[in-house]
Amino acid sequence: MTKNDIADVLREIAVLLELKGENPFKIRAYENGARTLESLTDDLGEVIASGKLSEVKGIGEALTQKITELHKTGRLRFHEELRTSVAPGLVEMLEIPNLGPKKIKALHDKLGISSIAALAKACADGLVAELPGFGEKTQQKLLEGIKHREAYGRRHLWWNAHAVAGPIVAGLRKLRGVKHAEAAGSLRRGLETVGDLDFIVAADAKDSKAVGRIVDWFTARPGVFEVTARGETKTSVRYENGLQADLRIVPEEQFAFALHHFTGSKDHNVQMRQRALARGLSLSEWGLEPADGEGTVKTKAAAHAETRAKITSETELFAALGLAFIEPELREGLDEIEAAELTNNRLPHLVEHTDLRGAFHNHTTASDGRSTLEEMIAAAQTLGWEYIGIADHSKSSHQARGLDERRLADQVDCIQKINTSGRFKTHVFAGTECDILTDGSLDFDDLTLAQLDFVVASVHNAFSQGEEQMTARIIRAIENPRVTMLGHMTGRLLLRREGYRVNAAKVIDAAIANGVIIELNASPWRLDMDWRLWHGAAARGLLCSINPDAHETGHLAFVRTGVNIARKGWLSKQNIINTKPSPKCARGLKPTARDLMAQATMGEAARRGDAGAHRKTKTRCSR
DNA sequence: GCCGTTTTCGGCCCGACTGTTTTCAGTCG
Repeated sequence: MTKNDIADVLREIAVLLELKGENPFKIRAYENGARTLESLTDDLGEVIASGKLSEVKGIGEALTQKITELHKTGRLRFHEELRTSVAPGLVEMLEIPNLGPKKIKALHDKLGISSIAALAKACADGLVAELPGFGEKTQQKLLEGIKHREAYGRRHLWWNAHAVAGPIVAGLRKLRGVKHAEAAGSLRRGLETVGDLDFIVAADAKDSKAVGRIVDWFTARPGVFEVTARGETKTSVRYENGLQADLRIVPEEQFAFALHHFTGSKDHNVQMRQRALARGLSLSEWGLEPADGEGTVKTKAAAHAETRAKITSETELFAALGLAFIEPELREGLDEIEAAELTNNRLPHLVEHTDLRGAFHNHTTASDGRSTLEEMIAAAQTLGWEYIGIADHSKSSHQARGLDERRLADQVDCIQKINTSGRFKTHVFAGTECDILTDGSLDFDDLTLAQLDFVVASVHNAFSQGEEQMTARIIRAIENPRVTMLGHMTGRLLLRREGYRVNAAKVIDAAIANGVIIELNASPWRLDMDWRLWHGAAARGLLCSINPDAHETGHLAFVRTGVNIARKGWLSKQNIINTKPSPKCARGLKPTARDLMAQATMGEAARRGDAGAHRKTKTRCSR
């Protein structure tokens, strides 16, 4: 077992102990142990072998014994016994907002509730409100939480759906008889959440053997829980994680139409069909053919065959309707069809994953990350990034072990040494994810922030402030000249928690007026600021930073979802700060992130022809 | 369960908020 696997087990023990009502400090000891393990820079096997594990601060005799057992055998008796002593439904109940271990324990002890279903019934029967410490409002909130959870349960994060779909598409393409295979639907459109998966395969429909082989392969994939339909052209399965998937096998000449149709969105398809009708054509998943009553010269069948023969790709399908190719991410029925008009093509050249040269806002084990500073830099280097920005939490985020001034200064010092050592090709920008306090002031003073290359300002508490207060709070932070960018604008967690109430339009206005960047937090759970806002905001000069908010090396890959969302927001690489090269300042001075910001901001302003629009100029070259 | 120039027991991180209370417990980040 690796140190991070062992840390996971220690954390699970902490959760189980909480549900049992154990001593909170004992619980924290397990959490600390997990953290300590993750920050360990030496090889765990060697530390154990040398007998020095118990000398590590935060790991005493008991944890040494447990970690050793896990490392050697991959199992821990104490953990397994603990697991069987707690009903699994209790752990699941922790996912309901406003329900923590203490209340779950009370519900279990007093009403014998050990599942979400049982809790829903008890709430509906009014039993929960009668318990001491609970009341009508709590009961109502719990019911709503359960209802939300059920509604959310029908959708899945893009990231998770993509992980399931990727190998299936790759596998389908390798099968004999398959000419093309693609995932369609909201997955292909890069939507933040996905309802179900759609796979479109082109194959010879008359070759029933080949079709049977494809269907057999699809239904026999590991993780398939049940086959819900198996017909001539459509097969449906459900995976163990609840995700549904449809496989459609179509003749090759129909592939482009089926792919377009099942990619959607519904609104986009409606508009496309209207456009076709205006041209005397009828568009469907089967093809593009003369609309009824319009096929006067040729017979309908002949015209049909002729049109189909001409169209073998989506590009040709769009062209047949006088449109440029519309990237799937843009097909939301907003303005994309008007913009794609071939005679006046206004479609943007969308940013691509390969345009990124680095990313800001990443955590390390100094706060709540699981990879050390060196591990994060090495991972960025492996990705070929020119630079990586480190932004650990600030001191008010106690729960995330936020850095105080002294620890931040130590980290900056460490980053400077790494940069000058030449150990890594990737340059490291020193930053912070600085808490925006309840009144809009920042968690660090100006002097502390001045030593940094960049500052991400984020809200991490008092989520329930009213819209007016929250908006004023965030704008006050944006107006602080030390702030480079605003972190996760609404704090939402997709499928789990609504964001805090904030007037996005006012925040965007303030960011533009102050030359502050807004983050596109690329964590698959956040994708915040929402893609629906980017198009308009960027057109008015707002600069975006695609930030992975990585808490371990593997999370750097989250920029992939960030790019999806940026594309859905019509963004080109010019709109995104981390597509810019690491700046080499004149006179050989050390590059800083602020120069990058200044360059890009000025570039954006120049492009729009109003260079004076940004009242803040950030031209500092070095500290 | 861990720690220690207050060292083998007693303390361990905290502020805001909500709903339940009538001074506080639980949840969240």
